[in-house]
Amino acid sequence: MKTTNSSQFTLTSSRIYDDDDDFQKPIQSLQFTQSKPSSSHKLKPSNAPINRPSKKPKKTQSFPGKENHKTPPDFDLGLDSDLGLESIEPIVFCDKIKVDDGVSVNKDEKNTKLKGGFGYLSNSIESRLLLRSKGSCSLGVCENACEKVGEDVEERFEDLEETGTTQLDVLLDLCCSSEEKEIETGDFISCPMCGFDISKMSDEMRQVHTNECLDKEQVHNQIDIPGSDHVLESSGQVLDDPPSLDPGQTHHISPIAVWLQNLGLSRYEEVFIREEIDWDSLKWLTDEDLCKIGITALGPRKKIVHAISELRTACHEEVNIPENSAQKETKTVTNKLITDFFPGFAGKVKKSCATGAQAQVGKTNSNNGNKRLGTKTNFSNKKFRDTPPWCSITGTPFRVDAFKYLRRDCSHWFLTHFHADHYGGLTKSFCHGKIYCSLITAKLVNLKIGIPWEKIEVLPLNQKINIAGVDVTCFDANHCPGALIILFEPPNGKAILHTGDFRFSEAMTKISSLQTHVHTLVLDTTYCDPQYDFPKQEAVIQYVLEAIQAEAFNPKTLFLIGSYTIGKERVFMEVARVLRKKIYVTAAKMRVLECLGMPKEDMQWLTLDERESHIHVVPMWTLASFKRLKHVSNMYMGRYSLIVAFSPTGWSFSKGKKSSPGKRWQQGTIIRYEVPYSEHSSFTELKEFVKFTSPENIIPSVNNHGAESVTKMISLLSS
DNA sequence: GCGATCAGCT
DNA sequence: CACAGCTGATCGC
Repeated sequence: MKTTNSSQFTLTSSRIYDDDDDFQKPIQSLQFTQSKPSSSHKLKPSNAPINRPSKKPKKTQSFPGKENHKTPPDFDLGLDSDLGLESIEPIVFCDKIKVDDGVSVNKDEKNTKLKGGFGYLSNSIESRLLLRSKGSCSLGVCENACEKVGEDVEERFEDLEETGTTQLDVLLDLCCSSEEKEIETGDFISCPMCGFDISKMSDEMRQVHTNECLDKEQVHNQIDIPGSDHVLESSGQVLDDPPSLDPGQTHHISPIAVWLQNLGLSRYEEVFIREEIDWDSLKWLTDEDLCKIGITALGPRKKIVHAISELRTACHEEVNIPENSAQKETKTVTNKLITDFFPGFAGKVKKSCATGAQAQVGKTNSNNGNKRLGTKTNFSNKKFRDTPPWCSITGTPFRVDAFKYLRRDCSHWFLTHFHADHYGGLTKSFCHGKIYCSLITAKLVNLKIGIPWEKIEVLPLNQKINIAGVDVTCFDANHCPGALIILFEPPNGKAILHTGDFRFSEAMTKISSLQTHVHTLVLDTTYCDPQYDFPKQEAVIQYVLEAIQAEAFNPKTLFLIGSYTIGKERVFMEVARVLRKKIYVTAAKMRVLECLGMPKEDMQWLTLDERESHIHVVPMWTLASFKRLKHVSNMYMGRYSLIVAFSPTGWSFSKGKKSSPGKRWQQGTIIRYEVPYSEHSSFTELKEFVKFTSPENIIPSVNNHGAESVTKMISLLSS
């Protein structure tokens, strides 16, 4: 039996709308603190409950990103340092070879700081590729770079058994030799794949660049050599992400091979290669699987099963171990690669597409889809679903609203706003680096999900900052409170504007930084169809005001206004201000509203005592059916004789209804207005915005189901 | 028992 | 349709 409604309401009048969870969702008001660009972005809100470590000096206007390795131990790496695990120091040796001081720098300083230093990259395979290329072909393309490194590593490992040298020694040796090379070579650093001069890039950007080259290389390989074993043979290939392995361990050598070697079972390496068992699938192997693949002898089977079990435990614990950034970097590099080589399946998700997710403006060619199309996958686990193109920022190590696709190959996670379809996948156990968002979103993420402040970086508005070598500027998205539009300007010059969810406003046309050349626009295409052409918010609010006044002749009328966790606050706040009436909200909703930084003058209109007000804010779903409204009506029997509900939604408006600012439904003593109050851009506004930004490419972030849908949307937008 | 995730629903 | 959730079931730990 479904008890949906009956359980939601209690007889206690103050809890009519179930304070429990829906109303926990906070409201925001007309004036959001975030719209005030201020230096406070780096400060913890005064009511923040945690001992947040102090931030970097404001002066740098940058966030440390991966360069965190420079940070004092008590400063950053909010990775559960309270567990007292710092002393583990698993990769101390990496520090020895640091040259870069790791401080995030301004553009001007960057060149100087990066000269001659690979910093955390010293320990990554990429860095070694880079170093090799510096040494052997610093002036151009070094096609054999990867191969050479691979051979080198293999040789060293081959020597292991004879000399008694440990793998760690070999790796240390590699790192040290890297350091020497680094010092003795000049300032010029080239990409080992394409030979491009990457001297002026930050470490992270070098990594991004090299990875992208490797991407291309890999795609090439896959096309040219169908059926070949990319897992183990492609140049520059890495196997997987063995989280607990020695961070210095090169992934050129299969981590599984090393693992088997440690177990004294190297003879089975071939079997693992043949069966394409990588680091992740390894963890899922069962005793039965081992039999199936031909490892039938009891002894080795038991050994392997036991070791896998330990591995699982180790991986589980690993998330709590504070990593030094060099280690992170190594992982980043290797994971990035594995991500691309094993892209995972594009599961059937709400906003997903496997191909054709991006389109060049003005072209109808749909053959510009996901380059990973056709690559085989080793993952069936949802954790490895491919990150959709609208969640990745090309040319940067960033992800946007991509918590459903958490991977260790990234440590910069942007959150445009606090709506479930954008923060989905984010839980309080998040341990994948930093979350970048507005102050309001940060407060909500902390309040509602329990993410500690240490893992959050608050982004300022209308102020260019530098994160991991990429210029980042945020603007108010005119969506829900705290929602951001983010402009990424990577060193490659290809600016990416990510709208998150937004409603185009005139104010945006006056932002000079938005008038920059936009290479790629990741666009909120929620209403990318001419049928959605709803009125301005002000007009709808006016309509609501008039409707309330019209229905208010009856003093026994209860007004209900729908709201999300956050969003649609303007409607009820404006009603309160204009009608000078108090509005009732639940305690949970109030807590959320308190995160929005509304001025006192606005907050005074809110009350926690429902007896003080006949205008109540309720969750949208409460208004979704007359059945639910009827329930509310019954609760207030005797006190109110009429219920008038307002459901602000963009969907209430579609073709043919353009002239009507709202739809009125009535059942007995319950009236429901569906008003086209949208916090997304209308189709007209979308077109205007596209015209305004004139991007070269557009990636629709909503209703993007592949090439066909993209082509349709783009052609609508350019019609 | 708890947290995370998913399908179904509005 | 599904704005942006909510609910209950299931799974893994």
